[in-house]
Parts: sequence; C-alpha cells; structure tokens
Amino acid sequence: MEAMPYSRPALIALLRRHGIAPTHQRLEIAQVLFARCQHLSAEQILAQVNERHAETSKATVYNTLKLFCERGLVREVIVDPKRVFYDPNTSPHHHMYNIDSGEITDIPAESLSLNAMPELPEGMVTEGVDIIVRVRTPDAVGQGRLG
Amino acid sequence: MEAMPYSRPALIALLRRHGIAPTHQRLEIAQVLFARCQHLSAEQILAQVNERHAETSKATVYNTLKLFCERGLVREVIVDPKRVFYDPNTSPHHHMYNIDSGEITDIPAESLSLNAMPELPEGMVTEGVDIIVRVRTPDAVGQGRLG
DNA sequence: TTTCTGAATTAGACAAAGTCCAATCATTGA
DNA sequence: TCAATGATTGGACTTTGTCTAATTCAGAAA
Ligand SMILES: [Mn+2]
Ligand SMILES: [Mn+2]
Ligand SMILES: [Zn+2]
Ligand SMILES: [Zn+2]
Repeated sequence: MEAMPYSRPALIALLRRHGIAPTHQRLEIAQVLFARCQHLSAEQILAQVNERHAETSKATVYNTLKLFCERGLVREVIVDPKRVFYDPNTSPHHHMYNIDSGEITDIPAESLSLNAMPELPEGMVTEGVDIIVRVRTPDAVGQGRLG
Repeated sequence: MEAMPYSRPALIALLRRHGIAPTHQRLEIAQVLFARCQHLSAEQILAQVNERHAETSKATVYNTLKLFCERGLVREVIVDPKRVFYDPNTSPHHHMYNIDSGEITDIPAESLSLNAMPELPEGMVTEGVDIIVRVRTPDAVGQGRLG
C-alpha cells in the first residue's frame, strides 16, 4: 500500500509512478479520493472537486476514473445497481454494504477468506474474487430506503 | 428448491404459494425465468416475453421482477454495473462472472465457503453474503469486450 | 522564454437502464 | 354477473454513463 499522499508533490509522484501525467484535474480528483480514503461514486467525486469553484467536467471525471482503474490506482466496487463506487484502497480486501444507508465499509482480507478456490473452466483466469456482506439495520426494515 | 415448474398450472401454483396473483403477464415472465434456469436482465426478459407478439410492457416487467424479488421467487445478481440480472435459483450459491463475455454461471454453495463470518457493527443484521469470482479469457485481453 | 505538438479537457448531445404516473383494463370474490 | 380492487400500460422523465469534435494545456525542445 502507498504511503499517505496528501500533499501536492506526493500526489504528483503517485500519479507519475503509475505512468499518469499529473494534470490539474487529475490531481484534484486524486486529492478527493486519497484525502479521506472513502468509497465514492463518480457523481460524488464530481461534486467534491467542483465544491469551491467549477474546474473539472463530468467527462474528465469519468475519463480519469477509468484511467486510474486501468493503471491500478483505484478499483471499482460493484455493490449498488445504481452506480459504481471507486475505492482508493487497491490492496486485497472485501466489503460490507449497508443496503439501507448505502454505506460501504472495508473488511480486511485477513478477517475473511475462502476455504477453496473454485475450479475454473478450461483456459479461464481469475481476475479477482469479490466478497460482499450485505447488512441491514433491522429497525429500518419497512421504510428506511436511502440511496 | 422448488420442483421444476414448466406447465401453466405448476406456474400458477408457484405464484399462489408465494402470495402472488397469477396474471397473464406474470405467468409469461415466470415462464421465461423458470423454463431455462438462467440469469437474465430485465431487458432480456422483456424481449423474450414479447418474442411472438407484444403482450407485456416494460413497466410490468420491472414491477413484476421487483415483486418476485420481494416475495423470494427470484433474487438479484449485481455483478455488472450496466444492468441487474435476475436469478430464479434462490437457494444459497455463488457466481462466476466472465468479464469478457458477460456470462454468469453458478457456483454451488458447498464448493466455496467462508472460514469466518465478520463481526457486524452493533445492531446490524446480515442480509446475505455474495461471492463473485471474476474470470477472464486471457486470449481476449486487449480487445474482446462484449456486453 | 517561446514555440510546438500530442495529450487532455470540455460542453453538450446522446444512450441505456430504470422509475413514475394517470388512465385503462383484468381478476376475482360476492 | 358485477363492481371493486389490483394490475397493466404508454410514454414522459430521471440518472448514470458515453461519445465527439472543438479547444486548451503541459511540457519538451530550441
Ligand atoms: Mn405469448
Ligand atoms: Mn446506468
Ligand atoms: Zn474498499
Ligand atoms: Zn445464480
């Protein structure tokens, strides 16, 4: 795992190390992702990046997140059919998803593992194993839908 | 697991057993889902139901799939950010997802299990644990994107 | 410092999946 | 048979994400 890259120079170094040219927009997006290590959707990142004054377009946010994924800076988390979340933590771990609040939290890799890997069909290769623990707040059963 | 419900009377009984009024449209949709026990998206179901002659609207397909989920007749499979898949197999099992072809296949519950359940935060309740094995055909790396 | 060029960014049109609503229709118990 | 209750419908709408052609930028070279 990378050292905590809060400062501009550290973020620039981080992008460069991944073969990414450090433009202003990419640094803003990296800032948002790595400052607090949360799971954010593209639209949340767009909003946070443009909080003070508009400076990054929707297209660039999507382009950049795709690039960050390809270069292994972030990873996609697919738990909610409505949107993809982006995870700045690329080390192996799993997720707990609160279906009432939409909150995603990490489960350390050590605290949960499979007792067997499935045999793959001829010529297939594992890309990754996602484990998602879906949880609920029983109080919130009937209504409490958030997004 | 339910006995194979191919015939109309069997499908009607199945819906009734789950507290669902067996309308023509719901029976058509159940037919499509249970005939071949596949993982289908809403749009695929809509297309199959209206293959011979149009008889079911998009709104009804979505309404019905939601109802079937609530009543435990089918379950959602969330592996592809573009669409939800519906699984007529509600017994515990996991999934293998081919990220190149989009193909989803079942992994029997027995052949894959966790060596520990994570401790849940105060007052949370597990709704389910999804394990998704993402696989790839190495030949198809650079290009072979299908949807 | 200035120039140049490929790469990056952008606005806004577009697409796909899914939701919603008010009007209409069907099922079913009486 | 006949309401009344529940189900279905077309189509407008929303949200998330993609695409494109025009513009701007970063940074290497001079
Ligand atoms: Mn038919
Ligand atoms: Mn979508
Ligand atoms: Zn995570
Ligand atoms: Zn399945």
